[in-house]
Amino acid sequence: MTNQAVAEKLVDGPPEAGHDSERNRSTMSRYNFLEAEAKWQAAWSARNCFASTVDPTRPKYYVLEMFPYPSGRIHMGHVRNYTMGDVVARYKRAKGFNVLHPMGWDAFGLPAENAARDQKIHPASWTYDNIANMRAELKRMGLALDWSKELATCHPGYYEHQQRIFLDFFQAGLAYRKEAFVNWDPIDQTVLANEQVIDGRGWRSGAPVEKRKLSQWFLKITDYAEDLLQALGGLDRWPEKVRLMQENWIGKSTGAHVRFKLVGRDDRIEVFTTRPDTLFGASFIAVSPDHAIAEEAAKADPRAAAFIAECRAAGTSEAAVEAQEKRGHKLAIEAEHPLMPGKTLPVYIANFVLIEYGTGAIFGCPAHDQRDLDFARKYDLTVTPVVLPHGEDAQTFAVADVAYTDDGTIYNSGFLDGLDSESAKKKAGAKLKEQGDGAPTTIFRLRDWLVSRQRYWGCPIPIIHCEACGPVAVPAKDLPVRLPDDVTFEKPGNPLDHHPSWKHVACPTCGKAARRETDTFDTFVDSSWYFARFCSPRDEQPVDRAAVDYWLPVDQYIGGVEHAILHLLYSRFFARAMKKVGHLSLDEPFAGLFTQGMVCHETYRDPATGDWLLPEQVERRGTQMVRADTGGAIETGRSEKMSKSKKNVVAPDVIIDGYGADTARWFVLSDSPPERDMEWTAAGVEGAWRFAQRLWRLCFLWLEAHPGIVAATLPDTMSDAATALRRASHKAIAGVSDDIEKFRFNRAVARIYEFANALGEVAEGDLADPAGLFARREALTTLAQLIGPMMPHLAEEMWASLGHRTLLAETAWPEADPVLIIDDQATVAIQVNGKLRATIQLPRDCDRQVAETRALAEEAVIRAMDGKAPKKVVVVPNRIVNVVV
RNA sequence: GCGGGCGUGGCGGAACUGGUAUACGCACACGACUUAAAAUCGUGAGCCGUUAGGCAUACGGGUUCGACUCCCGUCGCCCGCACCA
Repeated sequence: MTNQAVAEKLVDGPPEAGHDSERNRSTMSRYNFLEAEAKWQAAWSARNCFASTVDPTRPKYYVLEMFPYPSGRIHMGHVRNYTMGDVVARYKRAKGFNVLHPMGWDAFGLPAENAARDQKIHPASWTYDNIANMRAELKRMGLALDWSKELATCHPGYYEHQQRIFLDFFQAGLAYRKEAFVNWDPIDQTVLANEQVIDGRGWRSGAPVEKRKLSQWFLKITDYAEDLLQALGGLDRWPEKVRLMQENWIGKSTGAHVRFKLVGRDDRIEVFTTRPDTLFGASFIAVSPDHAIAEEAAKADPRAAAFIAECRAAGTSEAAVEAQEKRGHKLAIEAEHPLMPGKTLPVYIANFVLIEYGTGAIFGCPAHDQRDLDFARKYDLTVTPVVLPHGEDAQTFAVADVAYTDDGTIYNSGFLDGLDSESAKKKAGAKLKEQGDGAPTTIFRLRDWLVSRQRYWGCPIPIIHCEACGPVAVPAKDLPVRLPDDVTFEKPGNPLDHHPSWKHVACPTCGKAARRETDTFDTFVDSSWYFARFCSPRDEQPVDRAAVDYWLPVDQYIGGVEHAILHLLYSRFFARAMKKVGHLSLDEPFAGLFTQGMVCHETYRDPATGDWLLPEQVERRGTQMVRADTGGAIETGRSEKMSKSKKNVVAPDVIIDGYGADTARWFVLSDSPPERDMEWTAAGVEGAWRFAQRLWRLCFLWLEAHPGIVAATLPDTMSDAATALRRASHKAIAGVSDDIEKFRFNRAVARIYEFANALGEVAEGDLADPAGLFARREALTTLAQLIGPMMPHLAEEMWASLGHRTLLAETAWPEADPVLIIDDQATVAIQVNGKLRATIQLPRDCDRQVAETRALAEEAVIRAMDGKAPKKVVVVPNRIVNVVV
């Protein structure tokens, strides 16, 4: 069945829902979500409900979901993400906050160029068409977004300011050009930042990356390494997991640099170590195959060159690395031990030393490092223990195949003897510094951020290269540097570089012929500051200080955990760098972060062909899953993240056409906790749809049976029945509010079900007196308000049916009456020796003695006590009485 | 290997700060309405047992009047990082 056919079939109900004859016979019509949702979306739009302006007299709340890449269609992950954000936005607005909730497009990137190449569509028109389509899909979700602040990073009105910010960074020394080994992605034909290499492969293409030496632009994120690390401690509304991942990525290590003199030479080898306390146990020096010393050796020694080539060929990817044997090539160089006069150490090129960490060279201390030990055993090097574990005897302690890597007492180590590891580290560091052979140091794993990409569809780097003047900033009056439209994508490599004229310009400084930078920015640059641009998206400056000072930080940011390092770390850096050059006043852009789980679905496969099948190609016959077309058996696989490759996808627009936006929103919020993965099922959607219909029916039937509800006012006296209903309403308010505050949307959904169930139990003829009508009115009003953030269209429909002329979207959140959320009776569990024997009703906060007496009088309690006298009675007021015998 | 998370009915999950385990939903069964079905409404249900009761929150211990919750150990699953010196 095509999507269109499904949509037509589902226009007014779920599959195989009601027949027309039945609907005609019914006294009430079914809730028509298609009509209602369009109506209320138009009403919100006409009233401009969700537009936000700076207003320092009101408390602000900035809710942001990670903006989407305009691939063309929204997927269920978007639906889940944006629904959660929308619940928060609508709730906070109702709670009186001035809410900023914008939407935009992360619009640069390689897929547009691939589309250009494959379908002969210009990246710009491909992108803008996709945006138009996705915007329409998002609008149908009924999101409380301020569309007047929409932005797209591919628009010159956005990237112009990015170029300004970059030039500010350049001037402040935060951006620089450097020749370095870079990660080259042979498929995407561009370089990648360290963070974008996963298991030795490009994050997007999946191709094994190659090392190339190129001159590229970097941003000085390492200037902020310490601060980015320290400030994690203050991000108390971030998931612990994300903070840990960033901490590991930044990778701070304290230790020392040690510079070893080389026998008969003037230069030295510098190593980094976290264990200067083990220096006396050194038995060799090892350098990376990419180290300068290794390269030098390769020129003179073909065997060294061969070894290096072998190491590079082995690659650095995947589990193969783990199994890889420690191997080395001995050089004709000896190093002098700085703390042991006369002692020299052999120098090796070793396959396990990484050029990108520390200095690309180490000293080997086999007794106290497993890798060094493996290496030493292979090449028959000395193993001298210098750290004695607590409780071991110096005479008998020996290292065989397992290195001792913990702390202990230092021995065999000259002036360090007798010290504990910590003190020895300090003393060794101080001694090295005194001798000029090294110094205590702290290093970071974090590297500077490589932002050059050899691509067309990105923000041009606003630099002109001049033979005489070097790299020169494009003057402000010439910004933006626009992308040329007339480019071709047939040739591999960078289309901007291939363009016949674009790069040829005069040097702004000396006027001589010069060349434009043809690299564009990594698209993570675009997304590193969009949250700030949203505060004043049309301003002539990158940001309007008054606006960002009012709106930032983002109070609640919501997105996928896959951005835990890349995007979130870059954005934290950008905030600091933008502060340094005067655009912002704060360091941390996101005060609160929530990472939502993925949307999963079962997978289906045809065992005959091995092809994956779409959920709509499959149907259930009894307990068997079969192909809808042929009836052939299929294999049902485990539930996995929805993905095009496994075809376990359900398109949001089909669901919205068939069941409405409210149903889709309700379903993604129900059942699974938001931080966990959720399972998309047809039955679940239908359950949500049925509930929406049930709410509408409940409201309609009550109003039909009791027209007095609409005008009901608070009467002088309350009946018990009315008070009971009022309690249910106020408990629901208190519970749902608390759940939304704590991001427990699935619990809020469950509470609303319970509340609706309670209303459903009210008999038709009951509560027809003034008190009852008032309680009924309050209940329906409460129901509409509580579902408001989740099913906003149905909520408006109910709200209007209760006689309101205002929009629920502009109505304050209800307050729970504290008197009504506490019962005057408590159900108390009675235990004997911790086992439940009875439950009894007691007046709330009754005397302990009363509780005890009542408990001991219970028949089941007496039976369980078996004639024994109570040794002790534990009374927890309003909860439990435990009789210990 | 290092770091983190998780383990509760047939399924998704709830249970606040240690106080009635299994809320709520899905699926299921039965009943009502119907010529019939769908939709809707109602009822039931952790397991064993006729009842009394017993046993159950991955497994084994511990602390406590009382443990899904805290502590120790074991097993399993998931995620991140990884030759990081």
